[in-house]
Amino acid sequence: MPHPLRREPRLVEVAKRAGVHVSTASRALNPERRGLVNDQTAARVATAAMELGYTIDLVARGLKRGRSGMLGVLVADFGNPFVGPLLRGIEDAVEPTGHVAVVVETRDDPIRLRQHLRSLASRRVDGFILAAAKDGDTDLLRAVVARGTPVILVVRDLERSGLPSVVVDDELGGTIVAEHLARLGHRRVAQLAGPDDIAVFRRRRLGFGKTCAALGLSLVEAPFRAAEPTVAEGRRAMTAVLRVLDNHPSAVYAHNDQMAAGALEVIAEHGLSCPRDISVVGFNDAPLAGNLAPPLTTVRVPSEEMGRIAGQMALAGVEGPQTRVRSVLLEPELVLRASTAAPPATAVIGPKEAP
Amino acid sequence: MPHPLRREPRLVEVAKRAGVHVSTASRALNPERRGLVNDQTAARVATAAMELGYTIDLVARGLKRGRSGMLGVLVADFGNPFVGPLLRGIEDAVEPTGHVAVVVETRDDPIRLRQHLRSLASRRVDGFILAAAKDGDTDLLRAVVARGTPVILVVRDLERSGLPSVVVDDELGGTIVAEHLARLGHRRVAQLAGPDDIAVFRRRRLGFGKTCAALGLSLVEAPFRAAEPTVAEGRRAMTAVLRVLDNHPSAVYAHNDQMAAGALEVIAEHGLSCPRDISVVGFNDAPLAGNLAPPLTTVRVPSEEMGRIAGQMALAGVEGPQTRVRSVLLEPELVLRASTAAPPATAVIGPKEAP
DNA sequence: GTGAAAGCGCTAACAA
DNA sequence: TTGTTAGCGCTTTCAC
Repeated sequence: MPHPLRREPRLVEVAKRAGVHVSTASRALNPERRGLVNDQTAARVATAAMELGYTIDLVARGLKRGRSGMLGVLVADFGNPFVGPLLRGIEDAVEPTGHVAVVVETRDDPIRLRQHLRSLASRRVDGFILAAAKDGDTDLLRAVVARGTPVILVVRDLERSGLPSVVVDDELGGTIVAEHLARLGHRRVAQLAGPDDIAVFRRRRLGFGKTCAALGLSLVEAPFRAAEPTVAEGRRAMTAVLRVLDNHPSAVYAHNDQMAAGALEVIAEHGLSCPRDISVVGFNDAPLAGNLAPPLTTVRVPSEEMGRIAGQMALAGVEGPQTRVRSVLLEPELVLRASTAAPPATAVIGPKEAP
Repeated sequence: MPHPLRREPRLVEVAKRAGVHVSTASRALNPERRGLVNDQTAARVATAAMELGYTIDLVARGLKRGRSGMLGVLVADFGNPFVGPLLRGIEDAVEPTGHVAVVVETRDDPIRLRQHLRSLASRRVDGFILAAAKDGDTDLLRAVVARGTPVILVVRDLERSGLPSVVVDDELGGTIVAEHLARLGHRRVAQLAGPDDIAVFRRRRLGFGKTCAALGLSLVEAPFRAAEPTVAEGRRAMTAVLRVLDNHPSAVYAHNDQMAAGALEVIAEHGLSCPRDISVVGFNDAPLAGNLAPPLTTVRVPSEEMGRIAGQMALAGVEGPQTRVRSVLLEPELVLRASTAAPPATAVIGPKEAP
């Protein structure tokens, strides 16, 4: 007797009170099958349910139907401000069907990912939305899919995995940042790179690198890559950039807003001013990015929309496992704010527009 | 046949392969009851489970045991940056027992709260952690508790509800803000108040108001209270403060960091400078509060710790419904950063320290 | 130490 | 239109 207080009414009791069989009560209370039952009867059942304060036991229904009505959502870092909008988007999409999200945090740890996948699979979630994929995860996830549970990747995809994803064109994101800096007249730039075993960061890096090369910007490589895309690691990387390089770059491109925030701190602490001495660009346009000191120029990633799409895809995967769910690629967009400007002591000598 | 692909092995199959009865297999696989079974047998079962890739069906177990192993977590706004740390704290606390959090967003809408409570109750969550309580909610929540499901309030409590809570001493928070501003020499101050049907904001307001009175600060009331504690509402309130009052206050106390961020935006847009022309104080010390323009002086609320405590309390409520879980009151702490300074054109004439 | 049997609360053929 | 009957996959007395 685990719950001495609990005395939830059961369907049988509702049925009894309405003077019908349980199965009839079941039908009457299920919108889909309500048509199969006499209106009078249905009304009586509804009343009885009302009076008793009946709430259906979704656990029991889940066991019977083989569907739990739950989606497993895995994020890398609860502290990342884009997580909020993402969750909202997911909830928006799945709420109408009565699904709920079970949310867990991997902390970018493969062990935790594995454990959480197992735990959620044991709970028989109907599908997974993974916002925390890293390179080595493909096989593990394929195994999950093979067992019949759809997996949707969001924010971070997995190259050549064939797993459906909702991501932004990160390489293009890197490109537009480089173009923006070039246009402002910067010639020496650096990037604070995220972990390289995450495709998204690789692409942000490559897009930037290629475009710098194409536009003749000299790209000063930081001595290492961030272990995690956090404020602390942004600080560490920026410190290295300023320390090692006597002749520091005039602009820095951080692979997300948190790292950018860390960079801004370090710049200020070194008595430098952004954007006067160094320009900074972020990625994500997370909440409050526009309120940083100074307001951050960044690449907008439509997190809420991505969550919504991922939610819909997951539901589609649940409804029709046969249907191939197709990946979605969204366009990033540069949000111009105050953290970027022309480099110091330099006329703007970027590529001239046609006259 | 809802899941054509799915072919999860069942416990019976494990049992068969190990040459034992299901009940034995059940015992062998359950850490608690493993002692009741022969070591040899247990090993055989474990091996069989391994080979088959067996994962227990927690839905079935939940139905049988009357415990789902899930906690319902309700937050007001996924966009609020303190939500991340809170969720992390909760997960930290409940993960060791194998519990997971089902997270939903109320958007401070009583209807949504009610629906979510029902939906989660139907899923038979073992307890609720509510970080979104508003004044009218007491009866609804008492009803939930009466049905046998523990409810823990976190961040926002409910006065005279008797419901266990984990909150910070918000009134004291308001007090220390007022003291800080007085010490800097401010004489005319204003506050950007959160919704008054949330006890937490009421206390932040009262503590501030009382202390202003005691210290002789004149408190300029804003013409209205924010409908929600968001950046947008912070903007609206700050705009009103600047517009209506020709002789604007030299310091503003916002009831959370998001409203403070909105206020900072408006101040800058009006060509004023913080803290030179106006000081601003926030509340929460959410992630990135220290990276705003300028870095925000704010009242620290230990969100992650609160989440952890709330998680523990919820588990305690689940284990022993008879045990009275006691509320926890934490101390807030002022975090001094760059958004507060002495008022303009005024010598610092605050209360002198003893020589 | 292990097996047999009942049942958690619901749904879904199948009958009537 | 409604009732009967079997379970979904697991746990748990109760015997042996």
